[in-house]
Amino acid sequence: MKEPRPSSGERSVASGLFAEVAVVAPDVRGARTFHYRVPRRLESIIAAGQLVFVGFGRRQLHGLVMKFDRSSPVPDPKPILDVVWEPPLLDGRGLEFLRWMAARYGSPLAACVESLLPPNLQRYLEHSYSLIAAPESAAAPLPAASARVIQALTDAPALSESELSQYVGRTALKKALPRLLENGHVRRQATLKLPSGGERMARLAVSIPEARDAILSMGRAPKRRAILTVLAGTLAALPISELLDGAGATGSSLKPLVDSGLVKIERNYRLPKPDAMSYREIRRPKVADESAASALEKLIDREGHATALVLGEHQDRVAAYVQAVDRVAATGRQVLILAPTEREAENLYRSFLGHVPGQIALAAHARTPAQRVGLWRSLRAGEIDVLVGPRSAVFAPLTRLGLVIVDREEDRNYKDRRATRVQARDAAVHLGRLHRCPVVLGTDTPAVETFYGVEKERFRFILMGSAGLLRATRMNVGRGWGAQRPAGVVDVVDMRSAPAMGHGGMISEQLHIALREAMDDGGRAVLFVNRRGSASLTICQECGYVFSCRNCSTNLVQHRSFKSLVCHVCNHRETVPESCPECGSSRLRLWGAGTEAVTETLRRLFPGERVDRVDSDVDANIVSSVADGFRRGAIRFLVGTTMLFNVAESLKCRLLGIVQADVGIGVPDYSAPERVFQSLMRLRRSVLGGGMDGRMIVQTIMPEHHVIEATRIGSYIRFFRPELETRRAHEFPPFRRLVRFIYSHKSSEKAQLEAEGLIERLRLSMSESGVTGVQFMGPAPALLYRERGLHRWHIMALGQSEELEKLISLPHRGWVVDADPVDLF
DNA sequence: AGCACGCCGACT
DNA sequence: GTCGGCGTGCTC
Repeated sequence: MKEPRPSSGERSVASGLFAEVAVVAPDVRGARTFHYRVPRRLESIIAAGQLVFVGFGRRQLHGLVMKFDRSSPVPDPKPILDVVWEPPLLDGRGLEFLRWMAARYGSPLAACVESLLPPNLQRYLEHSYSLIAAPESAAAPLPAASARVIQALTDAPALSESELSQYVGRTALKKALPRLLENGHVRRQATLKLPSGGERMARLAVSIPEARDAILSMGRAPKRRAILTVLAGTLAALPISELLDGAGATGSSLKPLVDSGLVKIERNYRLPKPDAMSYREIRRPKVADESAASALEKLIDREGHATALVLGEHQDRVAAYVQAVDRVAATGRQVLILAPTEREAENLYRSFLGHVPGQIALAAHARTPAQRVGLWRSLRAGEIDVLVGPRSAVFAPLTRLGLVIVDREEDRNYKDRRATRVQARDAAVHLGRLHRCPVVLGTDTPAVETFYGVEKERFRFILMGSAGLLRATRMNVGRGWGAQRPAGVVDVVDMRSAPAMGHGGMISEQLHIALREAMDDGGRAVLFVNRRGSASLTICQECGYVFSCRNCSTNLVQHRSFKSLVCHVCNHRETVPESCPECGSSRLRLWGAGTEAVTETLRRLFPGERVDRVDSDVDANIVSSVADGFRRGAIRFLVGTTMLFNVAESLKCRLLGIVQADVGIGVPDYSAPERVFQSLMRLRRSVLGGGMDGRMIVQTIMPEHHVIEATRIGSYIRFFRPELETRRAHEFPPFRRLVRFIYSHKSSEKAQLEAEGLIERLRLSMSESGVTGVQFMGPAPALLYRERGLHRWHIMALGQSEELEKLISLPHRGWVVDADPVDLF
């Protein structure tokens, strides 16, 4: 039996070395680390950033060494069992980034560690067992299974669990092993078998002069000599097939060189060869704006960190990126480029191919688990100069970062809503700070918090296209960004008074006339509807019964295409009712037009014309063929949700109709207006492009709203000013940070109780630490107060970052902490 | 996660 | 009484 550990007592003065470890235990909330004793035998090899194996409760888990300590905050910490992998998986900056992430987002340290380490690390950890000391024969006789395990381990240095189960049955082994481990007869070790994800490469194992000497003293071995000569001509590793081809040799000549230690073989991940035709034809984008380009150059050339907002149209930004990446990569430093989606990352990657020096990797090219590990290792080894990817690429192990670019920085996809809850754009800015390198935030419609950063002179500002415009628009309401390329005329239709056509009055007369004109001209039109389905509300006209989801606090949406009522949260489906389940009346009224309803209406208004729709109900293959049909002109009218952005390159035409521009403006979420403004601006650019003759018709019931007005005159500033003032009045972000605490439970009483308990503890913690600036909202049922059968309560805290970070670690199991949330549902 | 402990209702 | 489900807290 093990001796019970002292449960209390004064702080241990035990001398020696201790390590602070980030244990990968998914259940440990917040940025908690644990201290372990470094056993003497590991003292010489252990280092920060290494993967180690430790006991944790009854479990044995891996963890990352954060730092070392001469004393321990706990009296008698357990020892580190093993160093699993000697080369540190993270460098000092990586560890610092890890701490920052966990503190800022309150995410479990384990989730953060996992996002920074090679993907699926668990899969490659293998446990093996070895004998420490055979039990003395005098001791009590061992059970048969244990005896056989010991016998097996006496013959072999170490065996895995599956190997041991060949000696002893699986169930007997499961019983015997814990006892043997506890008795100290057997030791468990963790080994990491990371796949290389690559091919066999050969590299010189000696210096070039040594290789030359070897060549001279080699005698009659022309093939071997040729191989060495080729390798001595490069310091890089060469794929073996390529090397042997080049030297005109075979594997049998390589082997003696390896055996004598002149050449070493390694498996390296190699970037997939880009398809030659795909980029040769692409001309290097031309930089349109010399003054913006030189501002960017100045940013890059200066030493140290600075963040710049680069405001310009997509193609101008890309041209500037190419120039910037070229400049940085030429100095041997690495560039990280983030895009909101994989699709956009790939497009950027294609624009860089052939135009910048060095190795360019697209994260999405590493698909299989082995390839992903291979890419990670290759990045860690510093073999890749430019990495392009979606938000997860911000976790890439880059060591000599010289520039970070975040394209379309305003996009909400940068926020991870599931695992780490990190805002990758903000993390990228911090990464630039850690690496003392510049960060470029590129956009044509900045996020409010980013443009506020410019106003507060936290960020530099590089306006592309027109330097004069900057001065004009910073102080006054101007025509705004992109005014040098006004994307057509915008007409606002007040749906409260405008004559309307079509079923349910969803198409105003003005839009109808515009559609007819477009049709008569042989043209096409895109119609944006921010809702799927045919009717978002089904209500009984007799008793007022509303068809709602039984699992969620949502109204069921009619989808004629599925002949169902559908819940857009949990996907629960019911057949379309013929009568009210309450009063039996068959007078059911449908409200709120979605994409299906608009499509049907257009078909009725324009019989014989092809009208199609793209939304998430439409199969991906059909979406792309519909997009193609629209581009070719085979389809006349295209109706869609934000899914339209997935086929943005096919949307160009001269008429864009927004069926209900204000859907979403009204919800009690401070960021809703910004979301609407961004999609309206993006649609306008995608559909009307830079054409002067395009027309956008915005149907709305709140034409005086600043989002609509700013859209009408095409001015970012006209949106930004009132938006910022509204937020200032409530001290919403960007004036303070917002952290949301969410609790879900099947019992509404329990959820409420838990929420009331948490607010008490939050308040208590605040008064204990003397924090006064944090303001709470709630506890209250969340906007979506029921989801998949669970009742949801939430608390919101507004305050300064340091104050909030103290609160973030308080919630218990069951709570979700969302710092800088992207929506408030 | 995985385990222990304690509270409560249901059963011997 | 005592068995066991479930909710809760802990792991250096």
